[in-house]
Amino acid sequence: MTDTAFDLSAFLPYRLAVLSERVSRRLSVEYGQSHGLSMAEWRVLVHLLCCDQASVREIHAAANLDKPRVSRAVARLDGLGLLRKDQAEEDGRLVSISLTDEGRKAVVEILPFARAVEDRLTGVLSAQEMSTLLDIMERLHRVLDRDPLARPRPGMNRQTGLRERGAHGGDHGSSPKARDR
Amino acid sequence: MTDTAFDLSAFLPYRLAVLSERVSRRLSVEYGQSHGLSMAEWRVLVHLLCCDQASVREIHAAANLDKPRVSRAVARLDGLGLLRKDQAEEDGRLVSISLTDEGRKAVVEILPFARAVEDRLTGVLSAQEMSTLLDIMERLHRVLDRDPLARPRPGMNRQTGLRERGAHGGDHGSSPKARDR
DNA sequence: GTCTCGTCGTTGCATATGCAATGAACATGG
DNA sequence: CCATGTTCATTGCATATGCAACGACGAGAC
Repeated sequence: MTDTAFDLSAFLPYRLAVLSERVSRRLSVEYGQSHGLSMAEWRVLVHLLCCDQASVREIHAAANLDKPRVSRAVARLDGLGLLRKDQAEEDGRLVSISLTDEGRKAVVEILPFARAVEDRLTGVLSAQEMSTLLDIMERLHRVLDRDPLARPRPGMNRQTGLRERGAHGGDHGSSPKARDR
Repeated sequence: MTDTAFDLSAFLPYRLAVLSERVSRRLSVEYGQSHGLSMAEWRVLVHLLCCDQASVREIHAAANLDKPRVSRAVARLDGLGLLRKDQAEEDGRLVSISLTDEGRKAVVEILPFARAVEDRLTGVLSAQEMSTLLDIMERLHRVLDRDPLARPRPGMNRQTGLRERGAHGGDHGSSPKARDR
């Protein structure tokens, strides 16, 4: 029982946190110093570059940001004129968010610098190492996917959740009341 | 060229951030729900378990927390009776921080659960994969070490300092103008 | 001794964050 | 039609965070 022997600097969660924070902070120099954006705002802009139009909910699910953060980031970017908030026609609750030309210009302006940061990182890895890294990260995610105390993973985690209209409940395992959070 | 094609979910800094955040959050269940500790407080306690006695500055450098965070975490843990703050004899500025028996008990109590989280993660990796992962992370850190816009890395970043740091105040001969931050 | 400079820990303060609660807009069931 | 439940986005609020001072202490020059 040598429980007293514990090296924080060798603890995997800690190592991940340190590396990730250092990378994120370095990256934030690119979108922060030049354009005064926060990480949430940066992620919102980048996501909109692909999904030309999105709701708060979609950005929340895709960019690993909780809804209030997305909402506030969108509000600020709207104030800066970098995006536009329209009401969706088919559903009055949804907000259709899309980049303005100015917003697109800003992202495209920052993107090369962001890529440069990533390229310097991936530059020291061989293609096989990169692939190994991604595989390892994917498997670590899967461990958390199985853990009921872990948060769901953002991104493409629509396992069965797209209930088309009229689909009767074959959704056995899923929670009967999926509370809004 | 095709700058408009950019997938956030494939961006390495983002992937690192997502994984790290998910792991950290899962881990925080262990020290948060059972003992009401924050991540900073958890790290302080864990660090003190090894370095039986430490100053705010040392914890700051070793646990990737800025000084105010360490200071506040220590203040709260002191209030909870989990650690003790004594004034160092040889230097009136330093605070000698050490665990109380109760504090040690708390860490030792949590530690197995923290290890279990880590073990489930490392359990899906072979020894060679684990070694590759650590090697890759080390190399990514080295990229940032060379980057003047990146923050210094916490931990053992005494690049030339072969000086044994047995003396607490004793960094006399090192950098002539190392501003306090 | 005094004066200056550097370090240590703390605090102020503006902002960010996370979670719960709110209000509006559908959907369904009578 | 109204009643109930659900989802979407926003807001309130308590707390956390980050950075820049600040005061206290110590080392060295003179």
